[in-house]
Amino acid sequence: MHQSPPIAAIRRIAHLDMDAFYASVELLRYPDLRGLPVVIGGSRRRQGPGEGAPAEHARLRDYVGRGVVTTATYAAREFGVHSAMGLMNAARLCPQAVLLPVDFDEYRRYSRLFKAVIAQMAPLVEDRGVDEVYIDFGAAEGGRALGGRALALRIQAAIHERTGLTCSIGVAPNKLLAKMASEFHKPNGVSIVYESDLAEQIWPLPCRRIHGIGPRMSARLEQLGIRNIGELARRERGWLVQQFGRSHGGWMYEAAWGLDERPVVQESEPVSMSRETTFERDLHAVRDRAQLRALFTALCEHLAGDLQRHGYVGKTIGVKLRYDNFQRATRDQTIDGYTNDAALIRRTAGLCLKRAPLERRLRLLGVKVTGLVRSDSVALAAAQPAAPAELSLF
DNA sequence: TCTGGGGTCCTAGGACCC
DNA sequence: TCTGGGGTCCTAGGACCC
Repeated sequence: MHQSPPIAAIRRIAHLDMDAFYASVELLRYPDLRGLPVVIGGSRRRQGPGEGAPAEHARLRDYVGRGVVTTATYAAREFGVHSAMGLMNAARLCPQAVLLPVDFDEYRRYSRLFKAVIAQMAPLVEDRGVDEVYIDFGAAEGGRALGGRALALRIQAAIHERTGLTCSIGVAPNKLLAKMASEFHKPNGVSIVYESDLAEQIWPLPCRRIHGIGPRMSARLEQLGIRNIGELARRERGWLVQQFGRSHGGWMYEAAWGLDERPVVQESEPVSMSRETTFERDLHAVRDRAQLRALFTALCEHLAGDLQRHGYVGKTIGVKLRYDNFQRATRDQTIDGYTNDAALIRRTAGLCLKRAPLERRLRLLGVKVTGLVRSDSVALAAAQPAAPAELSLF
């Protein structure tokens, strides 16, 4: 006979996702743009009428550069514009769209604002970046009423009142389902999902909708004749493990059956910090040596500043290269002890760079520090004498 | 003039130690 | 001389996410 778990053991977890967050924040600033196609994106270079004329918004058609779409308003999305699309491509689909530069400080300000509203209404909230959170509704007052709908509506209203922004919320027995549910009625929607909704609401969805299945894996699944989550659920666990490995295959099977035990965690420590930059034009290690050196040093200094500001030190220093053909390479090296010192990072990253192929031209260079711990918890790496100039390639 | 920047987690081989 | 485990750290790469 089927045994239901006690009510208190059934979790109710919400996933809250701000609607077109960056674009919506910009619309608060420029209400005249409401309803128009607006694209927020990389502000590398611009030319044309927008330049030097702050009264007039820049148009997407005038953009020249390597930036991508960070967010687009729903009006722009109707033209096929979406996040991560190159701006030059987006301009072909919707040349008349207004193009606004990214203003992270402002988005972070609104991020703190809406999260503070949630914190007043629920004790356990997990940060998932600037525009998303998980909320343990089981631990919140009134979080189980109407399966979570009551609290979700109150949170939506409170956020809108305090910020003027809308969000979408999914409430489900776990994070995996809550994340999928928050997309069901976007924008400004609330979706309630129970375990018993699995076959009807989850199984018809494409596998890609599972958080963690991206373009590569969904293509492989399709090759295997698996087009939606229901078809995935019908496969044997052992067969999936055979195809995708013990960890991935097992996880995919669980996900297809709507199973996910991950808790909502309030705090988590960072693992790595990095800085990277894509050049306006591809650079060659020899012919553009001076320019590369300067950029490289600046990256290391910024990264050291980030570490110091946040109070972390790390022990593995690495570089990342992207070549003109878009292939990439990484090299890293672990030092004795921990550091957040710009010169030591620069020197170690220089040694990493020397081990990487440098025949092709580069379009991106990045520096990264991993193995982070709080700087007040360890002794720093011993200061070392500067390497002779010829030791470092750049 | 396709394709940003900042992250997480996993895999897999080799070194090295017990 | 040959034949083993297991565990951990290091390095390189890849998939995925916001």
